[in-house]
Amino acid sequence: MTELEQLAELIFPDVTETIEDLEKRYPERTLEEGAMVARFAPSPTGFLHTGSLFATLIAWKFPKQTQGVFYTRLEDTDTKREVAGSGEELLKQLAAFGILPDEGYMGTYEKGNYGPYKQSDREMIYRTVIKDFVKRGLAYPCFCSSESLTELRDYQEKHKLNPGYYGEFAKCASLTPQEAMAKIKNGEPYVMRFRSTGNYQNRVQITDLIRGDIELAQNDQHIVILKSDGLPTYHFAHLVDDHFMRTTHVTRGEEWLPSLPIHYELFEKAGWKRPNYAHLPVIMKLDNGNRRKLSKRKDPEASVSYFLENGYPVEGILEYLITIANSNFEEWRLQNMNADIFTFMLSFDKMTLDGALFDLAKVENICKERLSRLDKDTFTEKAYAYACQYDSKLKALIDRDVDYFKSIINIEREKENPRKDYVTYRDIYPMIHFFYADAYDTLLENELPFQFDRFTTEQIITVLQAFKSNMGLTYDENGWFENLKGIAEKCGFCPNVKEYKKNKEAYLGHIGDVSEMIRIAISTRKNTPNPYYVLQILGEKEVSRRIEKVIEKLNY
RNA sequence: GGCCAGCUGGUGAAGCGGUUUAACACAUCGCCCUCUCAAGGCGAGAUUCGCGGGUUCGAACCCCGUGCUGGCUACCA
Repeated sequence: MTELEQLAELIFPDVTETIEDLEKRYPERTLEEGAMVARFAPSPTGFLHTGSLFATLIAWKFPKQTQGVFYTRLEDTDTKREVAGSGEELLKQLAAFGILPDEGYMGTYEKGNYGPYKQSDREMIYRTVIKDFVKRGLAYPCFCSSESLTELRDYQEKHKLNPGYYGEFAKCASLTPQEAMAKIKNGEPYVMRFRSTGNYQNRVQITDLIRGDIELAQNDQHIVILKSDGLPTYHFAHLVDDHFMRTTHVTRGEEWLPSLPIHYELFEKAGWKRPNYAHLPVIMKLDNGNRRKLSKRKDPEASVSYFLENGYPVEGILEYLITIANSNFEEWRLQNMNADIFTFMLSFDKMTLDGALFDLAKVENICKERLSRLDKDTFTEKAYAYACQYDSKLKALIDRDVDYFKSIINIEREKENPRKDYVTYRDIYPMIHFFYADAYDTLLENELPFQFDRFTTEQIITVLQAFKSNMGLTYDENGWFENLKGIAEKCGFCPNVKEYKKNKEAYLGHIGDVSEMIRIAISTRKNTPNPYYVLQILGEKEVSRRIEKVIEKLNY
């Protein structure tokens, strides 16, 4: 046994498997040419961030459109920042957006042949690789205390040297295996470091799928790969996991770009094929004239749950995020108004380079557009799902009579240019509750917004009575309106607004005023969809009842 | 401090040396349509592409400086 092998045995006596065993257990995937394998690898440090949703959407879309594999992996190596239960919550929220992993960590269970998918369960795999690294002289134990490391940093800063553990400053790198073993036997605490042979003066060409070729300084840092708690650092876990899970495309935030030379060296020394990298821009927010990351603490829209709770349609959020990723999506959408969002092909070279400012107004516009294009059944289904979780009043309305609800929300829907009045599912209840008799009766307790400054109570009652005795509900929309004009004229109102304006003295008011009186009487509101549709839904009996109640209220 | 990335109207952006008088979408404003509203239609706003030089007959696009913004520089990811 060589000295390095003895050292490896001393540190990892429990490791019996070899890299070859791992290679066999996690074989290359058999996929179609061009199929991508990508992953969502969150840390369970809180709930889903809008920026993470953006990154996930991209990591999910590419495998999806190439018949590849999208998997999830829980990066729970930072035990200090871990929030209990958040991993599960993350997966639930993703599912709410229709993003379902093909394999991996599923929240409560795991699925797939490349697991475990929780880093804390992969300890033996990391140890197996590091044991091999030690034998090959690629990794070594470092006994430097955090105090001596701080001292080193201070020294380097004082002398304007690059900070870090490298070159001549990597003291433990020059320890002989014998010396190292002696220290270990002596019970000295240590971490495992990677032995870099890079030189900071050298440049390395790296390739990013979004940014193209970039030249960076070669890595020379002997980074920690195994922390004193026995868990790997991100860099090492990335190497091992993405290799043995056979990831083809690593998509991650652009904050990882500077550490790419580390990953290049890691893959090179391990002798493994490197994945492709795409570093995604971060979604920003304008704050006092400065751009900054969307912050969970300051911006409610930074939490995905905000959109869910407020009833934003998930397809609207997704669509907005795709617009940020590939702005040519908008053009595509204009050509394909009703097409499924997932038939759009996302591409890396169309990807934006700088972090977009999150634009709620645009999100809302897209949501409104999307909601208007759902057919009444789908709309109802989704509204109901939302209502069950977040809006009990809305749920009660739907439960009472689904078909009645559908007829209401179907006003001017399912047509070429549909009515667009809901931005979120939350908007539904306040807009439609007047359709329900009991809600109407409650609303009637408030002051009605009639124009009492222009019309007397008697005039209003006259109009309402005339309408009540001749509603014209059997006509079509135009016929109904013509009929209403006739009623208006009989009551002394001009059937034509323009004419009225020319000759105001001759009339009490115009057709719009009459229409408004009826609208208010049947809905208590000044703004509603065309009264014709409202009347059709309410039916003659209910309309009569409402008008009687209004007249009674006016007389009181 | 060092290294990296980015910088085109209020926002997302198109553009990749010459019909660009700088597309398109959102937002804003104006007008039109209209019985209210949601829409819809039409139109306006960047004297100009962070700034300064240069190359060129010609530059948002190429080169050089410079500024600003963001990121990285951990036994965090």
